[in-house]
Amino acid sequence: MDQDPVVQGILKAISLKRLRPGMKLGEIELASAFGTNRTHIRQVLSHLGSRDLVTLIPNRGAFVSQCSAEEARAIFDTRKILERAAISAALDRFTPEMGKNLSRLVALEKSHSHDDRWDGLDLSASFHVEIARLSGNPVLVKFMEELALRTSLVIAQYEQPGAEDHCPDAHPDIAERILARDKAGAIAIMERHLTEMQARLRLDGGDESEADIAAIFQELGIIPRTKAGARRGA
Amino acid sequence: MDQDPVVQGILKAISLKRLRPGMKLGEIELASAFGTNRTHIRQVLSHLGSRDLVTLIPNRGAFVSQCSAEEARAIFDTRKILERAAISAALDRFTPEMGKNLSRLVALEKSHSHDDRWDGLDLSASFHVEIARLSGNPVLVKFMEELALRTSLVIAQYEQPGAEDHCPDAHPDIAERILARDKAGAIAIMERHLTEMQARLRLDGGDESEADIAAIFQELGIIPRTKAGARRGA
DNA sequence: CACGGAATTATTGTCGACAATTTATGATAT
DNA sequence: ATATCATAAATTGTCGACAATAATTCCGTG
Repeated sequence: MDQDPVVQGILKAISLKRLRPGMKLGEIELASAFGTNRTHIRQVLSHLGSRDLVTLIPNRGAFVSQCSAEEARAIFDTRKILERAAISAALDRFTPEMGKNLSRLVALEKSHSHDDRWDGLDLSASFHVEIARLSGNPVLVKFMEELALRTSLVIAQYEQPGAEDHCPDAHPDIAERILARDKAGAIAIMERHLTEMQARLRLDGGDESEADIAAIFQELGIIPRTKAGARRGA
Repeated sequence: MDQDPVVQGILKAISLKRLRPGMKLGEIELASAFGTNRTHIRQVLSHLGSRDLVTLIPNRGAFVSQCSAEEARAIFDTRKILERAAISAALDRFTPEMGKNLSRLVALEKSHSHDDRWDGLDLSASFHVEIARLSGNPVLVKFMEELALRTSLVIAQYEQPGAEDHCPDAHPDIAERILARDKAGAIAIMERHLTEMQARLRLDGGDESEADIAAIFQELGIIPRTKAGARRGA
């Protein structure tokens, strides 16, 4: 199911922030877009829903997940927990050839850093998932994949207008520390990297304007929507 | 979807080890058992499949997940990572009334320890999930719930014939250390607890008998099944 | 008697149609 | 002009039927 082209397509769109939080994912629309039937789309949405990447509201449909600032912080906290552990485990069983993919990803990132649009996967997320993979723990890999995708959504939802999305090259430093088998150093840089990513967001303002309060209840289907279409997007 | 009665039923059956790894979950059988239609069952199985609680094999159906010894170790390793972090976070924001549920669960466990059969949820798993909940991190809670369920499957699959399933009351000790705000102590006991749980299993023997090797490929649908029904169960 | 292959049976996968609910539109009254 | 209510359109939810695939059974052959 994870290799399903529709799932891959939606995941990529989330990675690349083309699908923004709150967007409606109509079944008919998706079915015609991917040239398949509604049953298939329904399975895909259910699958993505169980990963909290889309939110399924009964009788209302599927929406790209929006999460509260509290939950966004939880995602970052959990990433720190998992990535610390991943680096630690990876360096306990490290062999030089294991770092090959890591170096390759760093090089790829550098070569693509000048392009504005990518045709492939989100390389930044791949880097973090690759570290989880080096730990040799498949459960960690799966959780990391989920969190990386949810992080893309959080960034899309909470990024500040002016802030750059990409941090100034923390990945090469992390990779270097890992290749040097410097566990404490790698963990420290990684943690700072995640903290900086989080700092670029505006998760702090508890002041959700009144209109947004109304929107929240609208999203939950408690209050009927007055007139405007989906809050953002299609 | 998580509150769906069919999902709850299957989850409870997994918790209580009535559904054993490898069992076939026929759609028609489930539909008639729960008095619903096949479409609904299909959604449920897809949902459980994306949590790795059941394994979906195309054109073959759904089976209660069996995992390799390596993956079982990964589940325990990841639990240690998450529970360490959960205890740490919980004690950083601890208030006395937060421990109420914890104490209640310990008391419940003690009162039910004499009964052989439970009518409710798996209390042992609830204890661990409750600690995750104390951390205030909903992502941690969700991951913990998934791992607790998968641990039930691992235990059912790998438990030694003679070994008792229930460890000698580590939970009260852990709860006590948490209520005493002894972070290091709580973590140490928890880690030992998980290590002991793992030690009661036979994850070590790399000697999967020839018959089991064949069974593995059969489960994967590579080799057609000769005659016998599902390896275990219905 | 064992082995291999074809027909039968059972189960899963797919599709389309209909029902239920929600959303949008338009009319009417204040 | 705004608000409220009824009607119409669109979308989701549900169900049953048919096609495709896998498993079993049965039969023939060596």
